[in-house]
Formats: sequence, structure tokens, C-alpha cells
Amino acid sequence: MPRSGEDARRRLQDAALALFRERGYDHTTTAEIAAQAGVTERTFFRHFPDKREVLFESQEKLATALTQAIAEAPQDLSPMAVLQRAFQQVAPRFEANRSYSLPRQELIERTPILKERETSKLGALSQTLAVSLERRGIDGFRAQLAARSGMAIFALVLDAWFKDPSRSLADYFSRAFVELGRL
Amino acid sequence: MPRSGEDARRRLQDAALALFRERGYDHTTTAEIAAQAGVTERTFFRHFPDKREVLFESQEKLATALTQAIAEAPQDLSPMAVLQRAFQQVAPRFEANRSYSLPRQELIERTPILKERETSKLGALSQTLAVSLERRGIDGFRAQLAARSGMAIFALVLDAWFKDPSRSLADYFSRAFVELGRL
DNA sequence: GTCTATACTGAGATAGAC
DNA sequence: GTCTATCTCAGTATAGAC
Repeated sequence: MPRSGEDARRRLQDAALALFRERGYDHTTTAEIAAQAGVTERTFFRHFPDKREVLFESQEKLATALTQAIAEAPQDLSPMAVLQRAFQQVAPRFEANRSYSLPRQELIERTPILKERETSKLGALSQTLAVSLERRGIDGFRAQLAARSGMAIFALVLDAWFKDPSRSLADYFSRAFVELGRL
Repeated sequence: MPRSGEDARRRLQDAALALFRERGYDHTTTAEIAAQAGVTERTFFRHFPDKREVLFESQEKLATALTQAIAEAPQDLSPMAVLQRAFQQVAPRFEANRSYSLPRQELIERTPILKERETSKLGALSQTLAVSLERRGIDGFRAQLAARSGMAIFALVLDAWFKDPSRSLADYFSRAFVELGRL
């Protein structure tokens, strides 16, 4: 059994998703997850501050990628155009990982306490986006408004794409931004 | 000690807010809240499914009011105009209760786990608004998009108004909807 | 790695309103 | 009598302290 922290971390994440899907989130104990991953319960809490967090590492990476994409966008783009560009840039992450992200999303949708954590993470993410937009010289209120509306689109588009992947994410994003302009 | 459930419920809510503000959310136990309200801990959990929920009854009422306002709006209004109208109609609730809602909001802002619950409640609320808009014949995707962007404005405006109440909520709402149009 | 506080649950008994 | 709010008791799991 390797003692590399990263390895144990991934085993914990895999075990958690598998067990949650099998028995449901609240009928799975952290002890069971740890056992299946070959570590002690204490190790679970060393890697993740609470039981839910084991499913949300991908969102941290997403935040980093989006922040970078916004910082690198051409200066003459409008706030919404910057966001649209950033979203398009991270879209491949989802399309490449549908076999992981879809079951994960299904689990989250049917588990209120996980849904709550996800919504909260998306809220924090929109806060991060707002800060990134402000760094480009956009005034605070507009940055917040753009970031929050942008995240609304982001969540909505992913949701639609999970349900019907026959259209590409890029396509969904384009249409959604056009729709928002019309409203 | 009266047996009316409503009375105990209100005592629990009052005790909870008072104690949370005094000692902080996580240094207050459900047993202490129950004791201060003159009931047992078990009774706390009969009224509220978890410790956080004791602070969120007002949001349920808000959802009802908004739903009704949307249903009653004139048929020729655009989705965003319907939302703007509904928000303006519920604004007085906040302005009349600033002495309650401001300390509550401050507590929520400085307590991550409460912030998480609030964000999640607002997400659920936007879902409710989307359904209300669909009932007016607006197509699903546009209804969702309008509802989420609308909630973004709602949260952002309330936040700004809590920080600076020198302008009216009506004023904040008008300006925010105009700003969104420009983005 | 061990120990403990506390959030939360379940089941059965009691008390008051009707 | 029914119904509902509450209490009592016993327990489990998470998370944090040591």
C-alpha cells in the first residue's frame, strides 16, 4: 500500500464516489470510505475538511483555469465577451471527462446537502470571477453583475449539456450568451 | 408553558439569533438554544431539520410573495420586466425590517456554513422563479436564464443596500436592471 | 493516532387541545 | 376517543481537540 499522499487522496475520492452512488451519500460513512481506500478514517479528514469536500476538488482547478483565462484575454473585449471566451476555453475539460463528471453530477443533484455545497462553490467561483474582472479595470458593481450573470449561464449550460450532449458545450455557450443579450 | 407550536418556534428563532450573535454560530449548541427557549433539544429538531434552518424561515415567505407577484403581473411584460416588478413589490419587506435583517445578514456573512445555506436557498429561489416564469408561457431555457440573472441582481442589490442604505432598494433595483441591459 | 463534543435520529411515553 | 406538541432515553457519525 503506497504511502504517497496524492495516491491515497485519489483512492479516497474514487471510493467515495463509488460508495455514494451505490448506497447513497448519507448511508455511507467516512469510515467505510477510508476502509475501501485502505487508510484510516483520520486520514480522510486530513485530506478533506469534511465529508462533502471529497467530491469538489475539480471545482478548485476550474477556478484556477478560469482566472487565468480571464487575465489573459485581449484588453478590448467587453466583460461578457471575456467570460464567454473563458468559458469556451475550459469547456474541453468537461467534454473530456463526461464519464466521470456525469455520474458525479447525478449524485449531487439527488443529494440536497451536496447540491447545497455545489451551489455555494459556484457562488464563490462567481466572486473569484468578479475579482478577475475588476483587475481588468471594470468597476466593482458591473464586475459583480457580469460575474454573477456569467455564472448563471455557466451553471445552466452545463446542466443542459449533461441532459443532452448531442450539441457541443461551445454551441450551448454561444446560444446562451445571445439569449441573455435579448432579455 | 403554552403548547402552541408556533410560540415555541418563535422563541427558538429568537434565542438562536441572540445566542449566535453573542457567542458565534459554532460556539452555540442546539441544547443551549433549546434551553433558552424553554424546550428540550429534541424539540428544536422537530421544528427545524438542522441547526442552520432556524434562521431561514423568512426566505420561505419571500419565495411565496415573489411567486405571487410574478403570477399577477400584466401579460405583456418581458421576463426581466416581470422580475423587476416583483422585486420592487417585495422591497418594502426588507426596508421595514432592517433592524432584524441587517444583524441576521451580518451573522450569515461572517459564518461560512450559514453563507453556504443562504447561497443554496437563493439558488432554490431562482428555480422557483423560473417555474413561475414558465407558467407565463416563457420557454424553459429563457425562463431559467432570466430567473438566474434576476436572482444575481437581487442578491447583489440587497448586498449593496445592506452596506449603504442611503439609496432606496427601488433605486438600486432600477439601476441594476439597466446595468445588466448594457452588459 | 486517540478521545470527545455535539449535531442529529429513532422510538416510545406523556400531556394538553379538540 | 384522536391528534399533535413535547419529553425522555439511547444511540450514531462527523469533526475537532489533544
